[in-house]
Amino acid sequence: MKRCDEGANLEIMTHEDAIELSEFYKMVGDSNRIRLLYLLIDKEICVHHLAEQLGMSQSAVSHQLRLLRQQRLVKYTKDGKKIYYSLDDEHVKTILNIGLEHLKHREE
Amino acid sequence: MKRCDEGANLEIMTHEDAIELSEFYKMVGDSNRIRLLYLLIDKEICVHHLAEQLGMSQSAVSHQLRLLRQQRLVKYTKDGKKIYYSLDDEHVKTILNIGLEHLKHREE
DNA sequence: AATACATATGAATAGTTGTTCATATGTTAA
DNA sequence: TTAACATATGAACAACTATTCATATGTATT
Repeated sequence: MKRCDEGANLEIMTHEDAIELSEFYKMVGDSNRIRLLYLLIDKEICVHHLAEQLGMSQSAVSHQLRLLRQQRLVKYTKDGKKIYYSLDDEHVKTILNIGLEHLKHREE
Repeated sequence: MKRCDEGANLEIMTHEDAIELSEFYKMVGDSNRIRLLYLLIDKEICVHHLAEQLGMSQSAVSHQLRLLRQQRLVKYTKDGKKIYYSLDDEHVKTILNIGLEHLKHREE
């Protein structure tokens, strides 16, 4: 493998892109959000039920959903009083699975 | 898609696994660590040079490397006074690329 | 219109994280 | 063995994050 210890600039991505990427990854950097996202794989679930399943308050779940919405990891559809959330991006599912693979690697 | 709003427990992963996974993902949830990891794709780089490239203090880089080591995202080899770091896991590379894909999705 | 239900949001707070500064450890060369 | 270089680490602090609590908004039912 190439070894570098001085000289030319190696950086291939802008600081701005790094910040944007990190904001996306932060979303899967919290265990409650991870559990929430796993619940949403192949299903849509309303807020109340998410809170119940996760053992979190309605308010806490709602705050987290706002973050996940902002980063476009989840989307929703309304149905009367209820709002059903689901994953917004296949990449999310892929990333969750790769994380599990990495855990296996760590256990070796 | 299946719609769920009450009843059976849907959870497929333990809380412990979620915490462990989130600790792994936290590592890519910081822009400086992301830039650092990108620098290490296909290269090994010593601490001093990493600090220089990232515009960070030696101490700050060293602290971050400790975290990345603990979570097994990077490994190192010593060579005299210098210590060369490199990625410890193909999954890390994959995850970084998927993140970029997701950014494209967001820009639509 | 009034009530109950479902979700969202702002403010406050406790806990976490990343950096700096000072210093320690380890290695090489003189 | 002293000096210079390379890296690591502990403590302190500022910035950020996740939750709670109180309340607001929106929808359906009576």
